[in-house]
Amino acid sequence: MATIQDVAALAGVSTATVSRTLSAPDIVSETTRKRVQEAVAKLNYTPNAAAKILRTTRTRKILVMVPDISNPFYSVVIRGIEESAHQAGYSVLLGDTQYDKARENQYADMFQRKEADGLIVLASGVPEALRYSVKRSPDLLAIVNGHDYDPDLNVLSVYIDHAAASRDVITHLHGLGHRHVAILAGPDNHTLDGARLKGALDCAASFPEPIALRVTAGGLRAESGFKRTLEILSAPDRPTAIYCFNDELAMGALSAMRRLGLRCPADVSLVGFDDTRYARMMDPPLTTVRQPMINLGKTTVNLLLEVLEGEKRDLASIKLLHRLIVRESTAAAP
Amino acid sequence: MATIQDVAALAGVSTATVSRTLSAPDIVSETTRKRVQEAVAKLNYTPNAAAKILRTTRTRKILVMVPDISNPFYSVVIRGIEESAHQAGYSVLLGDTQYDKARENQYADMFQRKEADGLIVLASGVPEALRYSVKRSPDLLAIVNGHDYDPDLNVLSVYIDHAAASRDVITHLHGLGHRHVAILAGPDNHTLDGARLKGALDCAASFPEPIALRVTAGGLRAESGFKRTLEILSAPDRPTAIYCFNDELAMGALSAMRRLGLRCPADVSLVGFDDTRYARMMDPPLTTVRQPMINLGKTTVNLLLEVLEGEKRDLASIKLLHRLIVRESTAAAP
DNA sequence: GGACCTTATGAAATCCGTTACATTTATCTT
DNA sequence: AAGATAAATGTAACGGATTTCATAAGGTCC
Repeated sequence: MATIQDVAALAGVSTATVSRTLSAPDIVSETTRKRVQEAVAKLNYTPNAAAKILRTTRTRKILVMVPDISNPFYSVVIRGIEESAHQAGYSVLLGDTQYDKARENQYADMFQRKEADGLIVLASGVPEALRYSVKRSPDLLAIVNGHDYDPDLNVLSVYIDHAAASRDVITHLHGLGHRHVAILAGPDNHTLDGARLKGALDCAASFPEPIALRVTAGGLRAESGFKRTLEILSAPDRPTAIYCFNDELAMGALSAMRRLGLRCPADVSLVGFDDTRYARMMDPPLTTVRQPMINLGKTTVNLLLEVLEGEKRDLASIKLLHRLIVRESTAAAP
Repeated sequence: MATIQDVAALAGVSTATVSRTLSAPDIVSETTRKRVQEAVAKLNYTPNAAAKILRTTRTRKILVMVPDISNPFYSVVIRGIEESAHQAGYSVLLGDTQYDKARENQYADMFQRKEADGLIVLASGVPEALRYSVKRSPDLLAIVNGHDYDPDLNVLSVYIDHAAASRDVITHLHGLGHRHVAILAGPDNHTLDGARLKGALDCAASFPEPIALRVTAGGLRAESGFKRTLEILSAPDRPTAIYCFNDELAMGALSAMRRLGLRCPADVSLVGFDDTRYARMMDPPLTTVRQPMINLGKTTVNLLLEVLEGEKRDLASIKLLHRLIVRESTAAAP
């Protein structure tokens, strides 16, 4: 592989000139610039990344920590992240933690080892290993928590108002006459579930005729939705509606209803979360809360880049808008 | 951030000794080792990644090029990749190309710039920018083509036999009496579609009573499956079965059937590909070809690591097994 | 034609580790 | 106890870029 020395030798200039030709072409005279560019082309030269990073201490990389890349919500957010990052000349280092604290901390170490300029944490909160540094000097670290909003820690976030989204769902169901609703939440430790649950509970209790909620925690895969729904709907005094914390759970729930011979929405209404592209393909098409997934990713990157490159003042967390998309899986309570 | 110099000074040894303590502790005497380790701990020292890479020319990173991370097939494969890579002490650089040649080439450049030790290309073939180097010195480059198998280029692959999978599907449909089948393929340029199509065409023609195939190319999202199916099933002389090149297309197709008031499988049978975790949740549960997605990812990484770290001899492409999973979306032709 | 600016280029220090080679110290032979 | 060998540590070159500072060439002005 050719080095900058080779290029300099071939073009008959110093390495400094080669470097300048590449990074600031306008301060090099046209004749030399051409000569250098020819040499670059002839040798098929590309600057060695490690050397550049070592000298400049900028990696132009963003580390993205995600609990499960195969979750369609995260994979779409990451597409947004990748797109914006790439546009800005950054590349994405992917860290799939599988909801594992140890792995989270390993990736946190990577960040502290300066393998990336910035860190984006999707859900699951800021890893233990970083909390201390973050608390001590919040604006030194470029962490953007792309999903849940942690008021305790002074970390910039891009988020939607999960509590409000839940209120929208519950209000919608209440309006349809539902008074008994089951909630399929995520794993216990899921930070963002807190806000969603609180929103649902508050709202459910706020009506003159309140809604009775039954909450279960568990995995976020279809399989878990299937099992939990089977249980919930087989029990006596079954709810008339189920509110799932993601669309995949709703797919599982729907499948369980079919198994039990219950019709959706005639017998049981169903609400999802995320509005992944499968929601509208379901039978019946799923009522769900739309999250601006791509935009969540893009905005997060942009905010992070402002931290990294721009003026550090006046930066604030950004709330994006969700929207309840009413399709055909919700109807009047039987 | 502390450097190796700081540690050396604090421990009263040379930088060489510090380096050795960290990378080969057993060749350092116990007393000095302890002293160094204490200094490391006290200064919270972690070696600078860039300097290490520059010196050793090993990044311990794998670049993964994927056409669309939000595709559930790829996102699961990538989960397998990430898992194995992480286990081996490598991290994953993600390149989402969005089926765009220019972006493919940009990532190829990244690889040539030595930003990663190895490259995994999922589908869509080896990027133009690399074909030349690959042809000239096939074992110098560590590329593993994790999905399609390109016999022209001498690149190691991990793959399933797409032609055979297609034959399984067509044989299955033929056995059920279908003589007129539509195929929803991917975008025209998709390399792996070639094998699948060839397998289907060969097999369809091989029977005494052959199957008539109608092939359409297009996007791989549910939306595209919906539209194409609407068109195909509205035309006169409609097929009795549809074979989709992924499960998401099948979801779209199913949705279109409902729209047209056609029942699956009574009126039209449906087959998918991949066996993503949504397949069994569909109504009816989808007959589909299972690909070992996680394993595809893991095996690819392991093969790549053998190229990078092991003996370069005797390495060969690896064929993994697919399997036709018959569920309820296929039945006897009407 | 000399003083003074620009503009273009080069020399060399620097970033922070690793490692070949040299040197010191400890251990073993006979 | 001297010499040989092994073990532990140090010295310094090196990897490949960027960037500060110095210098040279060309232009302007009076």
